[in-house]
Parts: sequence; structure tokens; C-alpha cells
Amino acid sequence: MRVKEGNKEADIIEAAIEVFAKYGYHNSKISKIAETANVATGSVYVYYKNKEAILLKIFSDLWTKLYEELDKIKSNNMLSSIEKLDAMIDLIFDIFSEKPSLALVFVNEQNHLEQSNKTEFTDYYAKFLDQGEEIVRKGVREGLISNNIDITIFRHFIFGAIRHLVHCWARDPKIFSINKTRMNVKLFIKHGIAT
Amino acid sequence: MRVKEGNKEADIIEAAIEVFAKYGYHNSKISKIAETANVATGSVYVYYKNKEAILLKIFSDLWTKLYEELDKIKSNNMLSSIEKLDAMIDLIFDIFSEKPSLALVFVNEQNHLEQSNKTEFTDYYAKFLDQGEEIVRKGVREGLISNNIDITIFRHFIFGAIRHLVHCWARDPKIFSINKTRMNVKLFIKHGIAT
DNA sequence: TTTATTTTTGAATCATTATTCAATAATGGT
DNA sequence: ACCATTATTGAATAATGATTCAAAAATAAA
Repeated sequence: MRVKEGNKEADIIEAAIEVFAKYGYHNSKISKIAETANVATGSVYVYYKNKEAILLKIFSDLWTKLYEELDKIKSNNMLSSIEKLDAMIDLIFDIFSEKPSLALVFVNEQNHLEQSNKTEFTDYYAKFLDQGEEIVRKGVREGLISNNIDITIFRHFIFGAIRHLVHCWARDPKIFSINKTRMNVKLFIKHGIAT
Repeated sequence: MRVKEGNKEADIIEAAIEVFAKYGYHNSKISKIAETANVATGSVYVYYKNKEAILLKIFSDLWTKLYEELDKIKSNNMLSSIEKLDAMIDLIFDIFSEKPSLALVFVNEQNHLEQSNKTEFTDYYAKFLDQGEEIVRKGVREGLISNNIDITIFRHFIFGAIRHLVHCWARDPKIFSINKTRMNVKLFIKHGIAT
């Protein structure tokens, strides 16, 4: 019997994130991912069915994590709706700021996910957005958030804005202060929707 | 001598927008674009150097148009800074709402443009954003817009938000009212930055 | 040490498509 | 009607890169 050395499954994912971020999914060669992971080309196929499965795994992991963290925020009764909104923004910035390359993959290859109709992957995405929407809705009921806004539109507005800002930052972390950005976003949102 | 029938050059672009929007750039076959344009595969190469040149032409046309229209808004002295901001938002929604497929290409393939380092194409993009930034800056000087915000961050914030909303609408125009969206965005921006 | 089993390898295969180009068709001028 | 010129065609070519798979290597148990 032979036993596995290290964790190639995880190494491949890490490598893929770097390679996808740098070249984009379609310009990323499996051989390059393998090389980056210090693994033979063939090994990639031992752990993943094909190239697309790697990308889907990356997204699946990410959305699962985001969803779970958001769930914690949502059920934390110490926080007001406005504070939850802030925590939600922090969550997104935190997850991406510890790994810019993941942010790039997220932003650039998102539409891939949407085109593949595997519900298992789009589910967490939808759930995450729903969680956020519910937080805002609760804030409206409690009178903390203006009821002049369309919540669905607001949700997409915020999501798109943050996504783009994270993207800008990930492309050039040095000239784009993530904390300043984070603060501006919070300020901006509050002045826009607080009663 | 033979003379050209119709305008194949334009037909190819129109076809490419549809095909790129539907399948994404990398899954779009030249043969499919040719078929859609009622043209032979080879003809595509008579008018465009290669596949990428088609995409770049689409973006170049779009950014040129956006830039020129924004320039008109900017130099219209009848409008206050806030009104110019509104006009800018209308401009974007108008251009995309008359052609959802163009909106999809714009959102999904934007990173392509950014990776290709042809300055001729990124120039108009940068200029467009600069125009917008200048409008806001003027508003701040005049006291119409809060000086608490970081203008660069604001610019990306808005850009990302609108881009994403246009994307949502383009994917499913029926369930997403563009005018309601447009109004919400304006309202939202004003309450966020007006003094 | 030998064997059985599992992991790892990477060169060969296969599929896909962008691109080319020799052949064909259409047109205007003579 | 014929010729010269230019437009158009689409099958053949070529390149790329995902995927496969038979062989090699590593380990644990006997």
C-alpha cells in the first residue's frame, strides 16, 4: 500500500486560484496549474473531473464560507440591523483582503458560475444574497432603514459596488487602501439609507 | 471590378455582439459569428485581423460613444453638478437599455479589455471615468456635494453598482424594471452624497 | 525482502477551432 | 461579351491544450 503524501487536492486548488487570477480561466493551462502545485499534469485529473470542476470547487468553497459567516452575523442578537449591514461589509472585505487572487477569480469568473446550471453551486450564492436582503428588510420593519428604497435593487447595487471595489483593490493593492475603501462604503451606505 | 454588397463589416460586429452575449467570448466560434452575420467564415478575416480585434472594436465603439456623450453633458452649463450626475446615470442606462446584449458583453468581457494592453482602447475608458470624476469634483468645490467622500472610491463605487444593475437587467429584462432601477440609483446616490 | 495495492507521472491522444488561401463569383468598364 | 479587379467563399491546415492511460514509483503488510 502506498499513502498520499501532502494534500494534493488542496494544493491544486491553491495553485488554480493563483493561475486563474493571473491569466483568467480560459487562458489558464492545466499544465500550468499542475506545475504551480508541484504536481504532474495527470494528477490534476485524479482529484478533479476536469478543468471546470476546479473552478466550481473554488466558488463552492467561497460561497459556503460567506454564507456560513453571514448566518452567524444574522443570528447575532447583539447587533442592530445597521450594525449587521456593517458586519456584512466587513465580512466581504475581510475574506477577500486576505487573498487578492481569490478576489480576482471571484470577480472575473463569476459569470461562468452563472452559466453552468448546477444548482448546487448557485444555491449558496442565492442564499447569501437572501440573507443580506433579509437583514435589510428587518431594518426597514424596525424603522432603522428608510422604506423608500427597493430592497432588491439596493442589494444588487451594494453587491455590484463592493465587488467592483474589491476588484480594483485586488488588481493593485498598493495604491488602493482597503480600509479607507471599507470606511467610505459604510459611510456612503448609511447616509443613503438611514432614516 | 466588383463592389461590396451591404455592410459586412458592421454586420459582423452586430452578430458578434449577439454571439458573445449569448455564449461568452471564449465559447463563441468564428463560424457562429459568420453564420449569424450571413457571411462566410473567411469573410470575417477580411474585415478583422482576428477574433480579439472584433471584441476590441466593440469596446472601442462603446467607450468612444460614452465618452463623447459625457463630454456634452460636462460642458452643458445649464446643468448643476447634481444634474450632471443624473444625466450621466441616464446616459449609461440609455445606451445599454437599447441593446441588452451589448450590456452583457460589456460586463462579462470587460476584464479582457483590461488585460490587453492596447492603450488605444483603455484610453477612452480612463477618459470617461475621469470626466465623471471631474463632474463630482466640481460639485464638491461648489458645495453641492459633500466633501466627506473620497472621490475616486465614490467613482468606482457607482460604476460597479450601475454595471452590476445593468447586468442583472440585461440577463432578465422582464423581471427587472430599468426605470425603477434608474430612479432608485439616483435617489440613493443623492441621499448619500448631497450636503 | 517480496508482494499487493495505491499514488503519481507525463508523453501520447484527441478534440476543438482559429486562421489561411486557392478557388469562385460578382461587378463595372471597355 | 469579355476582361480586369475585387469580394466572397468554405474546405483544408495548423495550433493549442484538455484529457487519457499505461507505466513507474512509493509504501505497508506479509
